[in-house]
Amino acid sequence: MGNVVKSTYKTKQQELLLSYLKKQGSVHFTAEDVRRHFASKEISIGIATIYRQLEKLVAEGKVQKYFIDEHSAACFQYVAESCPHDEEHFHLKCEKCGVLVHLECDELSEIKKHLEEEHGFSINPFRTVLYGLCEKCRKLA
Amino acid sequence: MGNVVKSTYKTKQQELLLSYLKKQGSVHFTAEDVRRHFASKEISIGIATIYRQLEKLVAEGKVQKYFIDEHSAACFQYVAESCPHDEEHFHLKCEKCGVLVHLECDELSEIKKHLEEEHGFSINPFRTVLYGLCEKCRKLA
DNA sequence: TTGCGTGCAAAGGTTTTGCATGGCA
DNA sequence: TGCCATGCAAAACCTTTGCACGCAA
Repeated sequence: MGNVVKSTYKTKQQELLLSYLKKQGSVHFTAEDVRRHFASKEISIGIATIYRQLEKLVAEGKVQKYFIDEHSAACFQYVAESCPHDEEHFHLKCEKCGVLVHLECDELSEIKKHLEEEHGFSINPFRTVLYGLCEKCRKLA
Repeated sequence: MGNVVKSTYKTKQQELLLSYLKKQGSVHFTAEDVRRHFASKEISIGIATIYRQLEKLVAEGKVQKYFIDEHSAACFQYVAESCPHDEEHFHLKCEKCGVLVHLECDELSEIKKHLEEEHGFSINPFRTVLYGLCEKCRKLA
């Protein structure tokens, strides 16, 4: 448990990546988003490196990984060292237009609590996605 | 809204597939499992057909689809008969033991209403699966 | 000098799609 | 006959892996 001696060398890519992640705050991003960000600044970081670094950070608990579905890339989010679960939220995905809504709402936290206390079920918000229709698509229908 | 006229023709493949699904009961399976099952009986059904049929059944709410992780195929489970169709309910899937819970609960209906009224999002309970830990697995942990 | 981290390209696996053919009504 | 469903193969997609090279310590 207490032996997290993995990253022995510091590299420029690690540093660049980490500072980018921190700047994102609670915003999600995919591995490809990261690559594009640096590419637009004429900095090239291989996608394999990005995946490898993100995987490491996920293992260390510094980054959260969200599983959306088979058709979209995994999303990542940097979590502050101080309170990792501060930014807990749920995902809503529109079945029609595919938009991913990122919802922080006290009522949903209530539901989470309700399911735990009354039904004994503890929801994992990192994997759970609520499917339905977003506001725009509902109006169009 | 009321025009769900999709599957106009009945085919042998549809019939074979559906009878297989029903026999699985609460066991879940992948598209590839289905293909192999028929292949072992010298019946060949194209994998594309299996995906297309499953997708249709998911849309109709007769089959639930689970997303385990990025590296494994999606799992499906026939639920039409075990689902209380008269009552709106949600599905909870235990990430550890895999049990599927059908949950009818007034508070969840409240949530549905809340999301509709406050956030403009209308959840589709057929499609949505809440992932987490069931009561038994929580106690073991 | 040692050996980890990187980058490239290729591989891996699942799911979708284009198009011609077959089969239901 | 008209049109949907099927099957095949190819494509699309995200992610991982093998290997040679560069760079940190």
